[in-house]
Amino acid sequence: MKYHHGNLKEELISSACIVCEADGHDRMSLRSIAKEAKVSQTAPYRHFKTKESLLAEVSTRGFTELKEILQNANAKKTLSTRDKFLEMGQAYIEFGLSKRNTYDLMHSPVIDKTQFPELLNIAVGTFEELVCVLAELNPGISAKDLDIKCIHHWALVHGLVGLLRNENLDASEIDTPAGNAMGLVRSDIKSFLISALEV
Amino acid sequence: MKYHHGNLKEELISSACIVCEADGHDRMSLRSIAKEAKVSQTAPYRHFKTKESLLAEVSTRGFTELKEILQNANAKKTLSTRDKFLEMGQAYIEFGLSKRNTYDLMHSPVIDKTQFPELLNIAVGTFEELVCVLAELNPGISAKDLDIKCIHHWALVHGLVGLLRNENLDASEIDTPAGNAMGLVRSDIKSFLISALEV
DNA sequence: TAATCATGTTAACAGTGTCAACATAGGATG
DNA sequence: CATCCTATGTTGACACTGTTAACATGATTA
Repeated sequence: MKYHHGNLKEELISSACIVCEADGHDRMSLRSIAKEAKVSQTAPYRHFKTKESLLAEVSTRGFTELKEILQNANAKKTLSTRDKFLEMGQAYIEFGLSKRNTYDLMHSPVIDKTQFPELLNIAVGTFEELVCVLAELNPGISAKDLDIKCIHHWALVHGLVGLLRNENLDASEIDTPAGNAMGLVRSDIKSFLISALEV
Repeated sequence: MKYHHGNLKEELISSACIVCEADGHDRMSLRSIAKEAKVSQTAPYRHFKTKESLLAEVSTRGFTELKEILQNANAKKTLSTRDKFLEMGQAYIEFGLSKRNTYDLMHSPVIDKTQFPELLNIAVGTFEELVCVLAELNPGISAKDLDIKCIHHWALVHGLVGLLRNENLDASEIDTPAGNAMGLVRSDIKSFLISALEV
């Protein structure tokens, strides 16, 4: 048994990503992921100043993945700009629904992004992805109007993820108007985006 | 010193509301609010099965307050329906920004709303507030289209709160396009709503 | 008056993040 | 090659957490 692990930092991060998505960041303990790496409880402290900074790494990877997904959607050359835009919206929402807990962490206030420049950077960079396609979609638009349009559309998909993720309204056993409408939207996200975004 | 407190449940809840908004629900401990009520650490367990169920009460009060705020906006008889609608949107956003931590709790996955019927009920009821004004604003609209419109508009304001609350984009020291646009929107929420909602 | 029961307390458990002190080994330096 | 330094690991401890079990109190009610 080697005393030095050799690749502990990387293993802790990827372990944390898995545990975080599986159990949620608030149920993830430093000790449990240290044990999973077959290392002592305090070993992580050689690589991360606090638990928060490990979570910041997890969040960073989440944004990295999301950004790549958006880039991929935007890179489909066979599609029109409008369709690429819709594809991005759908991809964003699907990420939010499938990587539930990671998405949660990425938007959770437990991490103060201003203290993690790399994280803040990629989070902002993800937004820029949207700016690109919207600029292409609205030639000649003023910078101000473009920014506002971005916020509008981002807020819409981000908010929709929040609503669709929210147990209070999609509890399918409960037959409320809101729940029914939510199911409708969820079953055909693209149609909803087309009608809501009016593009 | 009386052995029986007399009004402990109520005091614990209101204490929890204050601490939750001040420090955030994840930094709030049962023990600390028990101490604040000058009662033993385990006294809360006579009134709440778990910490989560105390937080559910806090969340319920948050939704109650939010619903009242929306109702008040909708009850301003001097306003046109359109203006009442805008007023509600602005009121929602302002609640999300001013009661930051409470708003967080209300949408946090730490509380499984399906296990707290009263909470689930008022959460759904808050949504219905929006349904009312949108129905008035769109006479003759089909039920399905009305529901979809509701989700659209709710997602927008909910998403906007998330973005405006998010430190990654409004860190004013950091001069990014996204940050600038966010400041723009924040400084004039109503204008943004008018342009985004196209009403 | 006596019994019941809601409501309080104390003691304890396992689990948490974190820190200080110590151990090891591999690379740099003489 | 021998020696020291430093990065990386371990052990032990602290204060804190949610939660439970066992016991105490006192107001309501039979």
